[in-house]
Amino acid sequence: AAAEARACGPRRGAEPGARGPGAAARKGGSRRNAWGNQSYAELISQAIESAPEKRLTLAQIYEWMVRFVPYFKDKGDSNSSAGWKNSIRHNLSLHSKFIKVHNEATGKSSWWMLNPEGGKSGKAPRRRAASMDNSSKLAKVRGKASKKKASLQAAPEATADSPGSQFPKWPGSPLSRNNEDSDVWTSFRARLSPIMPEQDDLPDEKLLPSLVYSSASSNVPPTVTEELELIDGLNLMSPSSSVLPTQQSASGGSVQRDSSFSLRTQNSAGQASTFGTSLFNPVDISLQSSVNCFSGPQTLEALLTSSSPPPSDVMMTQVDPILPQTGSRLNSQTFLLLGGQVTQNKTSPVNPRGKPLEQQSESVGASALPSMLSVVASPQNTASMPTLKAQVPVPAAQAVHLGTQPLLSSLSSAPFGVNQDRLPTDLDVDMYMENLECDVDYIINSDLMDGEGLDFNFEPILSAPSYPNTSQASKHTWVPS
DNA sequence: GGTTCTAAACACT
DNA sequence: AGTGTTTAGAACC
Repeated sequence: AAAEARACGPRRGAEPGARGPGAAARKGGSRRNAWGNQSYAELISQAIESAPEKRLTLAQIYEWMVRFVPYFKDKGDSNSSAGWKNSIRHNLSLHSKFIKVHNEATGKSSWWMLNPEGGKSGKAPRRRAASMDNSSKLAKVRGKASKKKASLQAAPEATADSPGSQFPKWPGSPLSRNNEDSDVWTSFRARLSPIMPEQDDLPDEKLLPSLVYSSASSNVPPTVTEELELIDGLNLMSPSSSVLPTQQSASGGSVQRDSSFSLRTQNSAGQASTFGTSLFNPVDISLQSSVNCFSGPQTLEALLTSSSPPPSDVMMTQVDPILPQTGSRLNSQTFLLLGGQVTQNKTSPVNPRGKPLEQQSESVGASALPSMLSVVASPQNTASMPTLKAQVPVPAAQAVHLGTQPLLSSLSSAPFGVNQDRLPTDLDVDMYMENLECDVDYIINSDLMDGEGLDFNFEPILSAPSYPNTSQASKHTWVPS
């Protein structure tokens, strides 16, 4: 019924450049769509990846399209009913590769992120929610389903629940797992997300096509206090606050946390990149920090750009057991210890000359995390090293030195990040160990046991920065005016 | 047949 | 009004 009502317009009739008869051979130069060969899903992915925090709201995605895709340049003013916007929304909902994260911040729309799980190459078997029975374990599907229910029932938990209750619940891998997990993950991320450096600090021009949303679009969530509460127990703030006076003064009390939660690294080009913690949070943080501490900018770049694309799958599997452990508490410590390091990097803020980074931005910005993980999990290291730390491509000397206690090394190394020459000999290892064990037990007992695992499977979203206009776009910082 | 785009109906905020 | 979700038709490969 009503089928006819649809009056489905002629497929690409409206769009000349679309898949017209003559637009077939994409290879040669013709384009699949009016804007090129990329699908909406791909464009959206790029938009999200280009964002420092790897997440965008619908409106921001629209904006990105308008700004970076010539075809949409003149279509920005069209209202939401515009066909292309409809398509964007449609794609976001349709593809499991996109996940929606509640944005508590303002009454704003949700954040859209890339599903770390990859969401496969695209489609989500989501259709037919009725037949949920199937094995479609797509977090998204589930998340949505459960979300809906939740919303129907009342979702006071999202805001009311104490961080503590969810925190431990932190599913190492957002992707996998059951519905509950996905929800938890979502809410968890939502809680932390605001922490991410949205705009407060200097517009990072390094990530070129990256979007640096100014306060206008990115908001410092009111949940800051919540975050702080959450963080509070972890003492995350202290280090950063003491170390980042500038930051604080500039951004005010609510912003500083950004620094504490974001690690900026610089590549050889002197470009800094900010890594969000919202997605890979605890784990990646520690990993990043480790890398940071151990290797200077150049090294980092080398790591990122270098070698072998690692069997992330395998690696992740190995890492698995550890990740969860490093989460929560441990992580907090890591953060704490990292204070100095972070600050250090911070001091040399953004790429001063605002030089175009092009490729770099891509390697560092767009796929930094995945890369990092990959690096860390490089096969060679994994073989013998049971723990992450050890796997961290650290300068051999230190690595060897700390090798035995991966976690420890991670922790210990952090504080010494500033003075890399210093050896953690004076560090009270036992103390840390105790803490770790304690946390691990707690975590395992209370939360991790129920998940089937911690199968991390961060499929490197290294979408080749093949964005058509990359070079062009990369020329200027994307700062919504 | 699967993918992708387009259109539109709905629901929710 | 904007955002999200679904359903459906059609073009392509």
